[in-house]
Amino acid sequence: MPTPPRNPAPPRTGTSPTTYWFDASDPAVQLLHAVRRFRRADQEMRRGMESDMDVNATDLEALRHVIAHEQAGTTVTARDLSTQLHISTASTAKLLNRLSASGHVRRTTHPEDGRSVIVSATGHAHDEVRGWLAPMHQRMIQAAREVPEESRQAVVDFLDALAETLTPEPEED
Amino acid sequence: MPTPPRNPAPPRTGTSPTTYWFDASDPAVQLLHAVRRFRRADQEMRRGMESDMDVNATDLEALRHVIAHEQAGTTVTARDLSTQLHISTASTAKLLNRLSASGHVRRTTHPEDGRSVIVSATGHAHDEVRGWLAPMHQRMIQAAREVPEESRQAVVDFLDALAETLTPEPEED
DNA sequence: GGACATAGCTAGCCTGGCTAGGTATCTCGA
DNA sequence: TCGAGATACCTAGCCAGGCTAGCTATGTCC
Repeated sequence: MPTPPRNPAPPRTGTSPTTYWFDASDPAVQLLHAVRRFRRADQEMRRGMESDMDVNATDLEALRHVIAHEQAGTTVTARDLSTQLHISTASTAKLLNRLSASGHVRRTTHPEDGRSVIVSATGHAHDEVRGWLAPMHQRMIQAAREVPEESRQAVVDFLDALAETLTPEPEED
Repeated sequence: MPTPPRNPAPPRTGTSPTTYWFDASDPAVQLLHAVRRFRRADQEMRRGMESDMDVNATDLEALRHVIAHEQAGTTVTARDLSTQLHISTASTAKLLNRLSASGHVRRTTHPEDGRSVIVSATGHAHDEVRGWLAPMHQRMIQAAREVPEESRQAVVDFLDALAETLTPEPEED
């Protein structure tokens, strides 16, 4: 169970009628606004992808995992999926039923462990996902290339710092 | 209905057995990896917040909207919420039933439009959300401050470029 | 070879979306 | 001013996608 972050109750004291977490006069806030815009766009994109491919968010995520593994040359079992998606193995079975009914994945028994099922994406799934992701990645990489060389490290550091910031590190008290 | 991004079918031609969207030799890819780490952390954080506050993702999002509006000194109606959350007004009614049953929000009729309902957060909701977000924002701002001044603009530009990249701009053909 | 662990499955429940359809309020033109 | 329509919200009842419980089959270990 994740801990809420430190400082459980920050000083409400002089809370202005504006906001308690934004202060437009602070230049750092500009950065966070940009972060917010990015997150929102990200969410919208996922929504669009779901409705376009006509699968729900979890199924899509599963598909991405499967494909990513295939790209990396590794295999994924049903169990792997349930772990990565944070859903039960039962839900995973249902999910695989849906995805194989819709012709996105195939199940084959693991050659070395008869209990396991290896999940692989069909060509159709590859095409569909690639149709969305590949061009997007092209454009994202393009955006990344346009970051001036001397600022690249700063960007990476910032993003990693943010990620760190969001991660409720395992029970520290 | 959102359009999929351009290049519906990118050249599968020489697809290596590795990946089609990552090429570790490209320094720009480092940036995207950082982005990915951030997105994942963000997702995890939301999950933690949901389970800690014991409300589902949508309800939490609704709560954030309500509070944000209150902070900004504006009001939110049920309709506003359904629009912002992309759910039907019926689902919004149910959502408000849940959130008011759990003591997070209150409904009051709009003073100038008898049909409308103004949604406001209870002190409890404020405290709970602030308990999560405020310290997190503190730390995020801290992270933002640590971005060297000369790189700030680059970071903002990059994030906005990414956001742009993800946004399937309205029907261009 | 038998006890136990693990992978996956189905059955059946519950939550949180949805559509359909109702009431109350507001707006606008005759 | 009053009736037609639009709008905000609601409840009722459906459905999808989670969940737990409990099963079978396979693997592991003494």
